[in-house]
Amino acid sequence: MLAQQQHRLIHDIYVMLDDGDRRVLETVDLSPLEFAVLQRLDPSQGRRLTDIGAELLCVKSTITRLVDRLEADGLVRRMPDPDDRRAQRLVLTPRGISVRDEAAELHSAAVERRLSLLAPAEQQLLCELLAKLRAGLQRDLAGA
Amino acid sequence: MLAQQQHRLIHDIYVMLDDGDRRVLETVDLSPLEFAVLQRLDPSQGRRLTDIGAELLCVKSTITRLVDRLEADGLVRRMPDPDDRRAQRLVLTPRGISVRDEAAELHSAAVERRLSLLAPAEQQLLCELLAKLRAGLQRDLAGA
DNA sequence: TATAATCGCTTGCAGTTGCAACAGTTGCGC
DNA sequence: GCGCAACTGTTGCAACTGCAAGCGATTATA
Repeated sequence: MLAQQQHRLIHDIYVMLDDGDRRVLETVDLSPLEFAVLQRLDPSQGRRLTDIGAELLCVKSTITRLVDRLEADGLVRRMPDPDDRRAQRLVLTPRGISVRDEAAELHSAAVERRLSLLAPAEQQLLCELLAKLRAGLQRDLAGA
Repeated sequence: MLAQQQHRLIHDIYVMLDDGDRRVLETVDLSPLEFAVLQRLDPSQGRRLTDIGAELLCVKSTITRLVDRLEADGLVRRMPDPDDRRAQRLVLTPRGISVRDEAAELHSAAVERRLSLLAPAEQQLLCELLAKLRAGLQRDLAGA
């Protein structure tokens, strides 16, 4: 019963947050998923497409085409993986870094505004509980 | 800073929950959004399509076509609204009720299993904090 | 009362995503 | 070394979604 309530709350909250994110990010021509990918990239050594897909729980073909778009916009570049000729390493271009930073700043400000409804102590507590929950879900997912 | 952390946690948790929901619900041929619609329907008096869309933050055309599918499957029926000839009231068919109940049971069990990672007292606390957050976001959304 | 603005829903179109099938690469057991 | 399973990324296809335009019904305004 309590679990159902938690699920519903998280669902409702996510829907509203995602809707807000979408509005903010479209000012820099990014979808929430594209932003999530950019945020997970490391400008120095890059990441493999499959790893990104696994982290965001979407199939490889989705990443392939999302990266196609980002690459066409000049935000990322596919580099051959030195250790595995099957793989590609995805790195941020200078332009990618600046767009990501700009998006992150806008996004941060919007998130800050919407999520500062709770008192700092409550926020701290909420973070701890959510972190515990996330860790449990990740273990559960790894086990299945 | 804390707000960013909250956002990330909610995002990650939602992605995992949604992925799990998708797997469970596809055994009864429903998408998470279709299930959300069914759960928000009242078998007695029905609801208008626009209201459902507003609650789920998706555009009306999405609801139109989602309802087309549900109606083709015999789960819901469009009824003329007695008070407004523009509107349609959506009601569950008997088959719709049984499918919704079956889905709800499967979904409940899966949610229960995944969300029982925290101690009951922690769950209670989490629910209170999330409820407060949701209420704040809803106010924020209504104001904008 | 007549006209305009709004509302509820649907349709055409374009963009995004998942699934299944595929080519090339790697690693393992033999 | 050889063959086979597993893995990385791509493509065709179908399904789902949002946006803009449109139609009939309703409400507001003059």
